[in-house]
Amino acid sequence: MLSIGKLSRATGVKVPTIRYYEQIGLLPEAERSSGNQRLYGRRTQERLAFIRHARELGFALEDIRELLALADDPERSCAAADRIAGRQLAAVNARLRRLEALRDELERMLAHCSSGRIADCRVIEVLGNHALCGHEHATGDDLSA
Amino acid sequence: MLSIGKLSRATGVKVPTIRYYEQIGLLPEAERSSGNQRLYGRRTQERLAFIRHARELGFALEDIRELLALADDPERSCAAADRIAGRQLAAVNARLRRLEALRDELERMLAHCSSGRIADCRVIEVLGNHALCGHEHATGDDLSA
DNA sequence: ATAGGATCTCTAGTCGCTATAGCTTCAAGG
DNA sequence: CCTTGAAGCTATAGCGACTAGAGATCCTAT
Ligand SMILES: [Zn+2]
Ligand SMILES: [Zn+2]
Ligand SMILES: [Zn+2]
Ligand SMILES: [Zn+2]
Repeated sequence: MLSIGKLSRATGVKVPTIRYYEQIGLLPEAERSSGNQRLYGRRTQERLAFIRHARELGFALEDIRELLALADDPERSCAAADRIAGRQLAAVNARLRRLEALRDELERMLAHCSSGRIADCRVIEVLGNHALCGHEHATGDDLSA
Repeated sequence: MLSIGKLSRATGVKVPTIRYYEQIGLLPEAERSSGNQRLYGRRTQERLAFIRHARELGFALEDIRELLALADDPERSCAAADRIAGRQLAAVNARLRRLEALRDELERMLAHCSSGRIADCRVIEVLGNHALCGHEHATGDDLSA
């Protein structure tokens, strides 16, 4: 059985984050030592590694909650899991396209600025006037870069 | 002079967001009508369009605050503005590289799954075992996808 | 005059943590 | 055995950039 600190070092997940995952029900309530400190076994360690890996791949905690529930039920069809991963892939691709457009626009701005006075700064100018941009940006209202 | 609703329609920024920008000091306190409703002139409309455009290009509100201060001072050197934009470009490039790696990993997972039982699901398997991944993910602790 | 939409203020919620404060417990050294 | 310092505990608040709701007020049109 591992203390929370050792579990943290073993998985690369910070101690408060582990407690947070327990609080929101992503990890089960930990067993406790006689002095009320959390103790973890192999099962929870694997579960936490799964969560960490899914986070590294960009999955939202709610998706991870579903994926964990699926992983606990080995006889079911994996269609739901594949659908979640497919949705994640689509989201990543959408963000990629948006970021590529941002990169191009930022590069253009910087390339056209001769770094003189603010009054002649292409960066400030473009920010104030989208007509100087090469293309449209996000049409919706999700401006999360 | 525009009401907040008309300013919202004119700029594509939602009404509560405009009030929020005022609250955090990104927009000056609006003039008020006799009935205490906000009124906006051309200057504020331009300022809001600038903010909106910078947000579309992924700048953080604190960066935008600096950029607005710079824009108000046309004789200064634009080095600071260019530095902010350069930093933003670097951040975008870093996110791009990370997202490309995520995309590759997600595609690999999905390509290897034959959509049968959970017990055989490649998606679940890879999430539980990073050794099956083609490369490392974010080494630090910024897992924001 | 009245209906309805628009606006007002204020508070709380989102996501995924992170940080702080003030306490208790544990492990190692003297 | 006793002390010290690290590690653990709970509870609360904060981050960024908004969004949503309640309940009151105002403005416009019929
Ligand atoms: Zn410049
Ligand atoms: Zn633009
Ligand atoms: Zn599958
Ligand atoms: Zn991996």
